[in-house]
Amino acid sequence: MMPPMTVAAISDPRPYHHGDLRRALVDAAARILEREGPSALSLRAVAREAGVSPAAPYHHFKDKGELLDAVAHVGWEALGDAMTEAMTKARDAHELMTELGVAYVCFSQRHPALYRVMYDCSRDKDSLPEGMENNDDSAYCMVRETFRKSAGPGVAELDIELATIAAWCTAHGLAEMSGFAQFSPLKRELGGDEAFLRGVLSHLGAFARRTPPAR
Amino acid sequence: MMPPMTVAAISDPRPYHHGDLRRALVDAAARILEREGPSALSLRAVAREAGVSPAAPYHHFKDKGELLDAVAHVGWEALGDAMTEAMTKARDAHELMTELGVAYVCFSQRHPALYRVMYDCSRDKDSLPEGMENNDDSAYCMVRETFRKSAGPGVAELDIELATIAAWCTAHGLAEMSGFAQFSPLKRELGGDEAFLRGVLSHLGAFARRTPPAR
DNA sequence: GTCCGATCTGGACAGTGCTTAGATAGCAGT
DNA sequence: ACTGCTATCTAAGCACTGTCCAGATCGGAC
Repeated sequence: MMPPMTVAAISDPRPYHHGDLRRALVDAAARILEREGPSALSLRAVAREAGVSPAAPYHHFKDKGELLDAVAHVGWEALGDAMTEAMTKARDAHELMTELGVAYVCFSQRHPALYRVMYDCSRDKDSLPEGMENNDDSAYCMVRETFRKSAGPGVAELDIELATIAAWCTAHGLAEMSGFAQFSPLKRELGGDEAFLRGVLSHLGAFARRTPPAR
Repeated sequence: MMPPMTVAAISDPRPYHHGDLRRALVDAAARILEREGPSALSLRAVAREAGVSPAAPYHHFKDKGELLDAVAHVGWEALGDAMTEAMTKARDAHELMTELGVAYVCFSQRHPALYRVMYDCSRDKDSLPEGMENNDDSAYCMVRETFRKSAGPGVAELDIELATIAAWCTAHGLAEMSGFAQFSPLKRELGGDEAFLRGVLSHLGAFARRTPPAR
């Protein structure tokens, strides 16, 4: 027989039972974020955007924070993809390091509101965001292995870990500050936004930077 | 009749006209921040804490954001003081660089809620916070001059500027992330919180780091 | 001594996160 | 095919927020 859900979903513009409201809410939130920024992202606005009552989200998320977590989750996944893609186009360790940083910061510039939500979520939990955790093939490990390669055998494991953290702090800091108005003249002088990013990120870490940054 | 102001001010615990409500509001906000964190910092709570009606602050601040700006202002002043003091206890450029970074991040750890407000204020304006502007004897210039000294004559002016920005990004990133739970084992291994900070900050910039970090 | 303007209050409005009680409908068991 | 059961959704309401307004109050200039 026919799948009844699909028929209802097509014929009725707003059936009593939505079908996949959870995903619809996350999508709606992302849409609002892109369109009106983080300050407009209220639970009620998301419900409105999804065409549903203000209390409906509470059947899929414990509270507003959990909805934002879900939004952040898709964000970190997209960022991870961008970084793994950046891995493919780099030869030596130093190039790779910069490429990873550029991918990180560029993402935050393309989706500033989303990145804000992503980071605020982990900050509220005092916990590293997903993809930065010490799992295998996490983004964190990408960076650390890059450091390890460029460091050579003489460097202590601890120093590699610390350098990785420092690099991530720099990338996050730049992600938040690169839009500041005072940097505009410097950007102009360097010939564009990305050149500015590369310039700052070339100072990322010591191991991957044996030679002075070439520009 | 008796002298109205003084008597009223002493006998009445809450005279109709406060006297210096502006400062009282900023103080109240700082108190709430320290006691209950940033999420509890509502305009009404501040008014309550100052013992005044919810509309009273609007005679001294255009809106909530302007009150937060005032709170942030005293915060940046305090941070600037901490950094100038850190300048005194360092010999070479590398030590100084680390000392400045430690002062920055330690401040943010002692007053996490305040630092959050401080930074959010400038982020909302897409503009560098006070003390990081390119004025004479600003904190930004402290860092840049330290870089210039350790860089020597061969390094381009642009690179010094970029290294300064990178250093600040690292410090800010660490200020926001140093409290993350995942770093606890690393901190234990290094023997405490400040050792962790020094470890990360020793990777601050390339110029001030000719030799590997001594630990 | 009177009035003006700065300061403060009480009350109101729209919007927020969240809860509760009740309506609706898909699904399993008989 | 009928009957529940349960997940899902709505409507109404609570306490709170930022902000505005009319009016009360008072310090200081004239």
